[in-house]
This record gives sequence, structure tokens and C-alpha cells, in this order.
Amino acid sequence: MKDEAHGEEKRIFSAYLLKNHLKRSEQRQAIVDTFLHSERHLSVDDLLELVQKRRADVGRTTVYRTLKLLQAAGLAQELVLQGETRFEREYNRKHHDHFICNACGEIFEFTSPEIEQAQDDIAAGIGFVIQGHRHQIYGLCRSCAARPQRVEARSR
Amino acid sequence: MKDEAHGEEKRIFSAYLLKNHLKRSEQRQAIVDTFLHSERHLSVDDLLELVQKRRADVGRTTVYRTLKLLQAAGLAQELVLQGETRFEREYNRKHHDHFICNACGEIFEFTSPEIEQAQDDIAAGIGFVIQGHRHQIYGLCRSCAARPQRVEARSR
DNA sequence: GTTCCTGCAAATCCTTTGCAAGTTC
DNA sequence: GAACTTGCAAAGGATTTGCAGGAAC
Repeated sequence: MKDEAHGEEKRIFSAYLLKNHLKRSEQRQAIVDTFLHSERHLSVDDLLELVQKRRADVGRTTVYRTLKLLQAAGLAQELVLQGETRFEREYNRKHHDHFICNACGEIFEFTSPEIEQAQDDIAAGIGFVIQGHRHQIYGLCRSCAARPQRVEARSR
Repeated sequence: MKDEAHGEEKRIFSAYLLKNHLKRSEQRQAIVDTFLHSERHLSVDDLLELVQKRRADVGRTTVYRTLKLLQAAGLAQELVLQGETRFEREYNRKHHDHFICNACGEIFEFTSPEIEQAQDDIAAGIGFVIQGHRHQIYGLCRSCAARPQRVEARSR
């Protein structure tokens, strides 16, 4: 199906390995492929579980290590949502931020030129050079907002 | 000096204790006072260190526990900046977000009605009810941006 | 063959919890 | 005196590291 997808990212990863005298192992390969094919915001356990469907012999340690490589290569980004560490693809994705539903945990992505512009203006005002940002909005998604009892559960 | 400051917050904390049948201990008192008098973004260790200047017998555990109370009372907010957990005062502060300098670690606060408005618009568009948000911008502050070698150090 | 990888177990780091002794109401 | 607090030590959970055996180059 999507085997030919993410060619550019795979090339970048290969280049990263080469440049750093690292080797190409089957486990590493499986983790990277799985990660790149995923569109979700994965926790380490999510990714481990997915990878193990391909190869049961992949260990959690290697997932941690490979995620570090992916980050170093600019292909993955770590984010902390609701106290949980998650990873998402980074390369060539339009910059975006996240809505997180407090009730169902669903994550929605959004982009806003207005917000980017406002950020730039503020940064310029204080002489700050922006290198990145994290922007997360918490609340209730449409369907959870329609179920009032969930609000109760969260407002404790 | 500032002993009379934060009266409203202290009152809220007292009310919170009362409402939950909790007691007023000297350690708790010292931690709360120290926290409220601080204008910085404190880590647990920062706070512990500050408190221990007043009372050497305050333990880290109690700091953790008291921070939970402060959060529950709506007086403190936890945030994760550069992977570090920190706490800041919450009550009655104009909502704000943070710039964090990647080189020196300095934190600058900012507010932006434009950004708030844009968030509201986007949320409305997808039927999302906003309950809170975190917005952090990373980069270099004015003085660190003027020192190019720091950029090197960070871009590894 | 050398260098890098892997999984396991152990080590760390941060935070929470169980508990006996001390405090507050 | 009953209920709550405290600090310590131990437990937990997440992530990292040391190491011996295995794979890649």
C-alpha cells in the first residue's frame, strides 16, 4: 500500500545514518517504517506495539533509541500532551498545533497564519529569534461537548 | 516587605483548606508563602531550596503535596518548559504564554489578544470548547541572539 | 575483524505512597 | 482524642545506561 510513501524521509534517515557512521539494522528499519507510516501521535508504547506486530523481537529500548535518532534527523518531534509524551512526524509537515479533547483524548491539528504572524510580531518586539514553538489548546471536542456528563468528570 | 501581599490568594488558600477539612501547618504555610512571593517559574527543587532557607526541616515530599493543593485551589499552574516541570502562580494573573530562550533558559511572558481571538475562531469552527491552553515559543532572547556561539551550541 | 546494535537487567530520575511519629483542631 | 501532616524510606513509572552476545560493514 504505502510502501513507496515517505521516500524523502527515508532518504533523510539514510543520510543521517551515513553521516554518523551508524548502521542499518532490521529493527531500526522496522521502527522507522512504522513510525513514518503512522499518522497519529504515538506514545512509545503505541509505537512499540505497532512495531511488534511486524517483528515481535523488537525491544522497548530500541524504540527509545530509534526515536532519538529520528528526532536528531529532524523527522520526529516529541510533544507532551496532557502529561503524556508522544511523538509525531516532523519533516515537511506544515507547521501545526494541537487541540486536545479533555474528555476523549482525541487530538486535532490546526494551523493559523494569524497566530504565526502575531508570534512573529511579538518576538520582533522583544528582539527574540524564534526557533520553534509548542501550542496546545485543551477543551472539549464537538461530540464530547454535547455530552454534559463528561464535563462533570473533567472539572473535578 | 511583601508580607501583606497576596492577601487574596492566602484567603483563597485558607478557604480551600477549610472546605476540605485540611489543617494549617507551619510547613504548609511556609511553602505557600514562599511560592506566592515568588515571581519566577519554579521547579520543585527551586521551591524546596527557597523554603528551606526559612525552615530547614521542610521535606521535598511536603513541597510536592503542597503544590498539589495550590493547583487544586487554583493558585498554581504546572507547566513543562524544555522538558522541565515548573510551577507558576495562577490566580488573577492575566492569561499569558511564554517565550523560552534556548541558550540562557530565561523565560519571558507575553499576551496577545490577536492570538486569543484566532484561537477562539478556530475552536468555534470545529465546535471545540476551549478550557485552557499552553503556548510556548522557543528561540533566542535578544542578548543570546547577539552571541552567535550560543547558536552553535544549541543547534546540535 | 572492527564497529555498531540489540535486548536484558540494572540504574536513574522524578514523583507518589505507606507508615509511624508528631501536630492541629 | 480524632483527624490530618510530616519526613523518611520504599515503591512506581518513565527513560537511560552498562554489558555481553549478535549483526552490519
